[in-house]
Amino acid sequence: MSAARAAHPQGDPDRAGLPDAVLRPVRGHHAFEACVEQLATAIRLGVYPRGTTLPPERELAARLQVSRATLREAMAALRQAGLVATTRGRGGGTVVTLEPRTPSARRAARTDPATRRDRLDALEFRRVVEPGAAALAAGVPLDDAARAQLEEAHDAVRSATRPADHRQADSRFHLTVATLTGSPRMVEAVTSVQATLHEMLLAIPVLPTNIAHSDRQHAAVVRAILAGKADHARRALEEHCDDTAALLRGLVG
Amino acid sequence: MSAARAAHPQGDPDRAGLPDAVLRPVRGHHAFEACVEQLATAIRLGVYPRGTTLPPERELAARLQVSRATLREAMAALRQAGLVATTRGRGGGTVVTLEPRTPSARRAARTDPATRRDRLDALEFRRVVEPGAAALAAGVPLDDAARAQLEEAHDAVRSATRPADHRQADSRFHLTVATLTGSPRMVEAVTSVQATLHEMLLAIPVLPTNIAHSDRQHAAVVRAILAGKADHARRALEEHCDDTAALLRGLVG
DNA sequence: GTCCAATGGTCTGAGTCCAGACCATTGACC
DNA sequence: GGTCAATGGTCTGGACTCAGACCATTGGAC
Repeated sequence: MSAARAAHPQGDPDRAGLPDAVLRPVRGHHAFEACVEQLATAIRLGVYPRGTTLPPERELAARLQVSRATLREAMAALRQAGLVATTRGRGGGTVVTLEPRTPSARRAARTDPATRRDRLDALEFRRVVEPGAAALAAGVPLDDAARAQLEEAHDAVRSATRPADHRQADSRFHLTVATLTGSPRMVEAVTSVQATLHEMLLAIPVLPTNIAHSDRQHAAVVRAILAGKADHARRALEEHCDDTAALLRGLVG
Repeated sequence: MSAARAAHPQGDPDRAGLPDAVLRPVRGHHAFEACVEQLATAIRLGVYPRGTTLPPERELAARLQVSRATLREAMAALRQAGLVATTRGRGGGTVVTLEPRTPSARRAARTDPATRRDRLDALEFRRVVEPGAAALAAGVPLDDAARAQLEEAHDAVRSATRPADHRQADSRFHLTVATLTGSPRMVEAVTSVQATLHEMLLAIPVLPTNIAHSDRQHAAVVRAILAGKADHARRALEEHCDDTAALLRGLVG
């Protein structure tokens, strides 16, 4: 065994960077917190828009793979935070009450270095995964339901009048594109990225010019995906990411 | 509140797909299992090659953000599985003893549908993230240490003689590329993909032709990254992914 | 040879999470 | 109007995890 030993500080020093990068914190220990986080994100991003009813507790618990007790703690937290309201009895359930937040510049508060790094990382990672998702979606045979879903998500963005609704519809649009790929990893990656992006976008005011610009890019993405032009789709979404990132990097820096 | 209610089965039926895709199981309940999983993966992929010593328990526990007690349970499992051996006292520690597995065709066993789906998903996702990582790495200013790290990882693949070593060196090479981007999300994505890929690649025999082909593609990737040619790097790695995937899809199907 | 720093090994009490059974309320359906 | 299925609310015993202090072993520094 002694011959096999290569102590870790000195042994293969050039490879020392890999372990640091690869080992990451194992899940946030509090299952309950993770549930709150995930549900709150889904609600804020508009996956469950205001007024819709969440699935029954038993179903949600099964989907998140936590006990119902834990899920209920999370629900209680969401209730307390004013995101949802609950009614009992048949036909009851938990309804989303959160009024979507309106983007505004007021919140350009000081962000700590860790948050800052994470946000820049999200922008970088997004530039890879979202265009990739679009290309993938364009390369997959889409049934009519999928095509309709994409167009509706797009229409929702265009027709949103209030900034808050526009913000949610935009998130939903990007998530929808990811969904079309049929790849769970892709959906997870885009969800994570959109959650961080959402925070950032709430901190800058909405300019009609930006919205129009962004809508044109969305349209190009939709066209390319529906036409099956993978390269076009990727390029269009890359531009979109670049422009959004340019808008946000100032804020983050 | 009644006006706000839109019951979840019927309300906005077109959007029904989003929640299903977005909500994912909150991480594995057993922190201990997650530790085993992550450490075993790191060891199998060659992040910690045979003979190297893992970081001290206290440090690992801090990095994985679990208590030392939990980490030790994981270590005990790895020890029992023969992946590592532990010695006490100063200069002691936990040493990797796992002899890397040799790829072989014997293991092309029946895979259940869930595994099959996950593997196909990994191939699809990989085709997006790894080329994206290469492009990103090419666009980032790399210091000398980083350039040397990349070249060494590449050399290790080329100079590996035994199939088992080649397999690990290949994983390390791809992880190294991801590391160069400096993006934690990217590293996590590539790690996850490589873990699944590794399983698959162990189940097919190693053909010298394939290795030579793959090495040429690796070389092209390295050249492009070092030259800062993002598009070339992406394209080269895309080809590599496509070729590997073609090799594997037969196995998975 | 002695000291002691670094490392793995052990213990304890408190907090969290789980599985599942059971209760309470409500409205859909007949 | 009565029934009952669907939904949220509650409880319990046991398993897992945590934080941190303390013990045991080893080899390097002097």
